[in-house]
Amino acid sequence: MTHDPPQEPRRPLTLRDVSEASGVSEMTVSRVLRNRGDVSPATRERVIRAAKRLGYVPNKIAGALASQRVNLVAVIIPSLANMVFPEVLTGISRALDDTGLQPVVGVTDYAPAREEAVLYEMLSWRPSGVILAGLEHSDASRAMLENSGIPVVEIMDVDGPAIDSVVGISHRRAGREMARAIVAAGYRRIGFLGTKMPDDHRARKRLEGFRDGLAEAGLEVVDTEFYSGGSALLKGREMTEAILARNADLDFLYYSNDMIGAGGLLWCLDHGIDVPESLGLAGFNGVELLDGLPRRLATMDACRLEIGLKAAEIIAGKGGEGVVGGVRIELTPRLEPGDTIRRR
Amino acid sequence: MTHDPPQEPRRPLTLRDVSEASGVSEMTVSRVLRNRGDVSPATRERVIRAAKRLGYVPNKIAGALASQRVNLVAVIIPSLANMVFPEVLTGISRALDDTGLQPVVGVTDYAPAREEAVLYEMLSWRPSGVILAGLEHSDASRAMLENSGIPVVEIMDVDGPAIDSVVGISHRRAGREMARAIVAAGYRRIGFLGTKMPDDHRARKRLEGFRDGLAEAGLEVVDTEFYSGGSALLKGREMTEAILARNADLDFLYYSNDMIGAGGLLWCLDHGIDVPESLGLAGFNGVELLDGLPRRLATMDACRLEIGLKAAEIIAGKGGEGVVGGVRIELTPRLEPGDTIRRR
DNA sequence: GTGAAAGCGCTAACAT
DNA sequence: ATGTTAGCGCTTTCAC
Repeated sequence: MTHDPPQEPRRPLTLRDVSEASGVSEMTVSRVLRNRGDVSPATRERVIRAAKRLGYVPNKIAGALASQRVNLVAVIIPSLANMVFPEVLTGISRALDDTGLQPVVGVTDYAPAREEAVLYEMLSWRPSGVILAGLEHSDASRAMLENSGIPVVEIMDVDGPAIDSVVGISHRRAGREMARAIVAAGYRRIGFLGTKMPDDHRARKRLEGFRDGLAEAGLEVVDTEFYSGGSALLKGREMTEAILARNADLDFLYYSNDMIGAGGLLWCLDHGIDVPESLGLAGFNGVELLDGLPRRLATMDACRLEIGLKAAEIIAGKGGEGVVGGVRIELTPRLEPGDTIRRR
Repeated sequence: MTHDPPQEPRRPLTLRDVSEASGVSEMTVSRVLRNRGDVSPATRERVIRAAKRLGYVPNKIAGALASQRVNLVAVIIPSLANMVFPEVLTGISRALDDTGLQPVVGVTDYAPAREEAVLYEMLSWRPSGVILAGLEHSDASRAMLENSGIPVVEIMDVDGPAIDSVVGISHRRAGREMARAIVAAGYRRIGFLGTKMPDDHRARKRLEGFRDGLAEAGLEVVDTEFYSGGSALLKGREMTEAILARNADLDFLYYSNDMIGAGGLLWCLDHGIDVPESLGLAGFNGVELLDGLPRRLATMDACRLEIGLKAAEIIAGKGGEGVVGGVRIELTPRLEPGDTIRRR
């Protein structure tokens, strides 16, 4: 299209280039490009034209160093492989959309050591805020966060002490309420199926709460089955088959996530098991996927989108005020009984 | 625990603080913290101790400005909501793991304007490389990338001209080969079900290739059905019902992704349709989820993990050399016939 | 409304 | 093996 003289500029453009091209001081160019301060419309026009023509992209590194302001929000999550964290991210992005803040994502794979490394890396960019999953962190991570002077929002879980702000649900309570609902529906011989992840503290807390809830009725978890890796749907099938092979008289299976629950449901339907009469099922998370299954799996919504929204709003709200004081937001998950718990 | 004197340091620590605390010059502290140059073990020890005690976290903004080096790789993708991009990210992370480079993710929601904004934002941080999905970009985006002097890898798709390097598959070819396989299996009245996204160029190219493949046998797509938003599994059911209501004599349904294909499969099984004898089905992507379905949906693996790996390796390989010259890698998707295409 | 000077916190390059 | 100097590209502050 355009036939500019063959440039060989592998040197990125600077404010100075735009300044020279427009015949205006660097300072004024800077003002125009940031919409800061008064600049005459004429000058503004010339500057913008020059910048656009050259294809100037400002250097935020220099800008951040000079202004001591960084429009980045660090988001640290355990995984992208399941549906839960992407949805939290969606909430965060949405809330940040018109604030001038940008989320930057780091993934820890549920490894505390990775969390520490990712956190260190991110803090070294001096973000405007940190959003990270869970309340359990290494001492070093905690120290870094406390010393950083940056607003911190811990998300997903509220069962424990927070560093600064926190937005989430009580997984203990979620487990307890599911147990009560199951008991109330008349089920008595109950199995639990989950992941083999010592560092998934939220799953652990749900199981603890679940056990407490059963204990209120003098019941216990009859059998458990754990997995790691692989297709969750397939694992759900396999585990269901395995636990029922050991205990044919189980009348309820509580899964630690919807994906394995869905696998279990499909397996039961394949094998002509009468769900929910002879066997009840429930999962956790409220994933969209469940809408397409032959029957609606009972579940509990984890409020993922809203957690992301609220967390980002907290960060966006603290416009540079630093750590003012922790906000604490506990959301309440809804029990969605679906078609896999008996109605009495 | 520890009872340090009540600090009020909302000022982040600098190299200078560590320098004073350890009685060593800033320069030497810097060398220790970066493992650069020769430092005596004794000094090193003192510096590390001081840095750790103070809880010093280096300021990468200043470091990047001074060194003109940024260990960030910009990754720009359309969405996190389906399984495909998270898996690409996994590949990228894995390949970058020991290179000292960090991926930074931006999401465009399939909107060219968003892509432009995200790209501008990311380029302003002067990353070491850019990985972005697709070959279709606005003129402005293209200009920014070309002027940046930064290595660029376009991923997922190879059907078209690339800016610099490219790693992906030919979606046209994927569509064509699926068409040939379907025709070879004896199906003749074929429907297509997909997303209503004008900016999903890869889905469009698959459909074009598919039509070409059918045309080779003198066939055409009999009917189409498109959706947007909502639970893909559920949409797959609904669309399948709708298209079959219009054309009861269809003998094959090609879905533009596995999720709606899985929904279609479940619907067919629910309604006692003889798959694959009276109706064949196929999807696209090769998602793990399919492993847990009652029957294996035919699909084509999109090589997502490998695309991520290769793309990241290209960036990591160009250690500061800048844009040397485009590498082009075309991966070959495997057809996985599963149980939903007739065997002859 | 515009410009000049100083400096953000670090590292490259050059001493020593 | 360690220190000194200059400056990365921008913004803050103050002057005009």
